[in-house]
Amino acid sequence: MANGGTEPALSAKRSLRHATRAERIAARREAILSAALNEFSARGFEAARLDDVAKRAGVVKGTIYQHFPDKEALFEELIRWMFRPLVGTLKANIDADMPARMILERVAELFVRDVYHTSRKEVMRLLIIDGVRFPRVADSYYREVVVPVNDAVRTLLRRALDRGEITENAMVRFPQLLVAPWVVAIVWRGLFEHLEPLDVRGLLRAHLDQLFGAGAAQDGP
Amino acid sequence: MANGGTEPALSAKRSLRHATRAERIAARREAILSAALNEFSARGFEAARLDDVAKRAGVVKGTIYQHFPDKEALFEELIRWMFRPLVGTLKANIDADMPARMILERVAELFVRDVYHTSRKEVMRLLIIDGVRFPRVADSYYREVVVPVNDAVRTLLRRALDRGEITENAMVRFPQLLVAPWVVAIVWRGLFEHLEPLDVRGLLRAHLDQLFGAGAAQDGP
Amino acid sequence: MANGGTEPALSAKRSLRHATRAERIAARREAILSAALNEFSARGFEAARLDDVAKRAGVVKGTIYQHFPDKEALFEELIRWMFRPLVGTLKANIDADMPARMILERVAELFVRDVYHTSRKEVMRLLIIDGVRFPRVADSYYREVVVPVNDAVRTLLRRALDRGEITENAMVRFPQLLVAPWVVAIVWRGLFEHLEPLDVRGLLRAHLDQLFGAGAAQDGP
Amino acid sequence: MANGGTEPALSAKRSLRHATRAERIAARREAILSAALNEFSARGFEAARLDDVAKRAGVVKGTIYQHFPDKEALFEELIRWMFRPLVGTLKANIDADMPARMILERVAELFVRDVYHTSRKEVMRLLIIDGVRFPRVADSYYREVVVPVNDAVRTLLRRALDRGEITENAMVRFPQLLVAPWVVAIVWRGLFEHLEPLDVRGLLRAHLDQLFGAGAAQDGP
DNA sequence: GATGAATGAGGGTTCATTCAT
DNA sequence: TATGAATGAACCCTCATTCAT
Repeated sequence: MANGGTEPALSAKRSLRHATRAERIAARREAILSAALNEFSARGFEAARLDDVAKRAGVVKGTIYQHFPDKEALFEELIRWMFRPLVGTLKANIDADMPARMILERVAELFVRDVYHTSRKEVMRLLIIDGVRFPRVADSYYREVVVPVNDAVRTLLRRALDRGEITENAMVRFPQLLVAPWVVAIVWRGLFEHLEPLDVRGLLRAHLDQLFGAGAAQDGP
Repeated sequence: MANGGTEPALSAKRSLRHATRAERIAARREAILSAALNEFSARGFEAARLDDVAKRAGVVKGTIYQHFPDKEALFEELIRWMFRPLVGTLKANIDADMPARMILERVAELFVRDVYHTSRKEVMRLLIIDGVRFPRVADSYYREVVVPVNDAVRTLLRRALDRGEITENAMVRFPQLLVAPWVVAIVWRGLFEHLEPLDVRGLLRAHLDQLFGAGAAQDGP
Repeated sequence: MANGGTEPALSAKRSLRHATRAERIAARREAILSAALNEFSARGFEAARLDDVAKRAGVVKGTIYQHFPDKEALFEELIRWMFRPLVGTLKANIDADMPARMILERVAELFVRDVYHTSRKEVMRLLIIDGVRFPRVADSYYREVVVPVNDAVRTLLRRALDRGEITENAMVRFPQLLVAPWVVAIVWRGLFEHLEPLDVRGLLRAHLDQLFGAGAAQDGP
Repeated sequence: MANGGTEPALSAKRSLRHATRAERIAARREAILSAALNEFSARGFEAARLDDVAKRAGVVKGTIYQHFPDKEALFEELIRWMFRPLVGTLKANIDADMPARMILERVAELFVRDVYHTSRKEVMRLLIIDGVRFPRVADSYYREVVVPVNDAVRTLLRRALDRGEITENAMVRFPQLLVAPWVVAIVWRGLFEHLEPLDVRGLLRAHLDQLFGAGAAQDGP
């Protein structure tokens, strides 16, 4: 799991010598996605310039159009490329046969390590705002990330309810309550981190304490 | 409280006949802010065109620059203009001498009615993303909204803790946990409402149930 | 002669207390001209903003239009206001009954003191370029300054020729040759002074040496 | 020498058919410079509109920015493009082993033909005024034109002094005196030509007569 | 006469997209 | 497939001028 979902770009860069033509093309495609990640993160979708994306990817602006039909499609593909590898890992964790709190602690740690401390958090922020203007992006994210995650969360909590590990069914009806602190953490970081840093792990643990009581946490970092 | 902080623009538009010069100027300023609210909400800060703002406000583009030095300053003032009137009402509610749950239910209702069901939710979304690029905006929002609200929340929950109304101090340490469902609701609405509508009141009530247990809610709608 | 043609603005500013209405209006008019002098000099006619002129004059933009029909007319009047007082002094010097070289040395000194070391040199530069686009300005300068000066110069040199003080009639045919070093000095100062300072008095004296030979100058500084 | 430094634009426009890609790009660059020459000359740097430059060059406004980073850089390059080819010819003439008067007559003719009767005179006028606001332009002109010319003039006149061809060293100390009539001619043409035409060749010859006496000129046109 | 808010016509510059090489 | 010059549609902002107070 350690490298489960980090930086797709990394694998694309190794050993361009001895690469087949197809591999070189794929590598270039990933270089563009990786550059887009950085530029979109730094400036937002509208303000990001394809010229800068190209420069960072080591290609020329026209080349981007060999791989993606337009700027919006590049954005869509970026979202998919960033989050698809993560969903599997997430589901695997949630479906594990362990006490709910332990699972949720692992999931929290997964979020911290593979989203909050990577550039994925930037992409989430991009999605939050620019998704409004690009329904296709939001739709694909909904299908590929939100629905699977929410379903898994519901299943998990229903089981926990049956087992008596929790007594409230709030989160079964509103799985969004589980990810709410994640969203807040990302938003806070973007806006107020320089004014008042936020202890994300503390925040997530406090949240679990609300759910399960402050009883001893299992599975320390 | 009902109309405590809604739509500053509305009052400004009535009866421009018989208005003094100063009143007409102020009205025009508010018309611009109101138009900016709509355009920025619909397209985001970057993509919004001042030409459209002007057209919607019934003035000419140059007039905007009589009232605001540039586009960014207009954005800043928009945030302030939208949220300043709300903070007082919010604090008054939180400081009331009532059981914590009742207070939080009232506050939730305030959010639903005066933010979620008004264009303020759009401004919050604007802040979330574009605030990153305009630290002054984020800073002023932090000082004028975040800090007062978080302080009030802390006081409230500490009192609730003392009185034995709750047993967890999670939210004292992380007042962000109270507003987390608000943020999620706003984000969800922007992205996924058309795919899966969200019952915001239900969400907030479920959240309170998590905190206090599902015991009878006081102060129904 | 010392104060013969300096800064028309100065006299306008004294004693606004006890001034009649007409005097106050005239003073304001001169304040605007003086401000225009500064702004036009610093930025050129096109780039100078009437808002800045107004600010510097201590009035509001609209007020300028009470005194001058438009920007171009302000420019025209500025030229006249700056140079008219100088022409009389200049002619008086040239017409004096003295040896030509002595007269020309006095005239050179007049140029250095009342043009080159005052803001008039800026106005001359303005005239040189922007005059091209505003023929009315050039025309009035031609009539009021160029023709009288050239006529006086011709008379002077014809007399000097008759008296045997000089042997060449070049300057009688081309009085422009007398002012050529003046023009060069002004241009040089605008462009290259910071790279290579120019000794203007030396330049003018060397020029006279060419005309009369290096024989002892009369009329030291 | 006849065509030594005239109109760089002319050669660039011939035969765009059968041109290599690089040649076409260079031709377009020159077309833009040539158009800028015309527009800047006609209206001045500030007032000239890049839209008109583009139209005249037969390109679209954006294309200008492919070749020059901004309007000012276009101006700078224009100056260099116009005068660089001339300096070599000028120095070659001055350094020739001939009597000083003959050399200066040839140089005068060079000025008349390749500056005064070409659009270079317009560029000189542009430099005179707008150079003040763009020191980089003035600086590069100083290095590339003024210094070489002044140095050559000094050398020439020192030699003439040694040979007894002249007796005054005024111009050795102030080489600006040689070009003073040039500057005056250009300024006069811009402002007063329509009121009183100026015989430039006569002016320059009269100037040489002042220096050498009216003795027979050598090397008529 | 003085004010200053309002006007409105561009101006320079940017940038996603196209296309000939 | 990659290139990068060319395109052209906007966009933000400026500023001379007007006019109601």
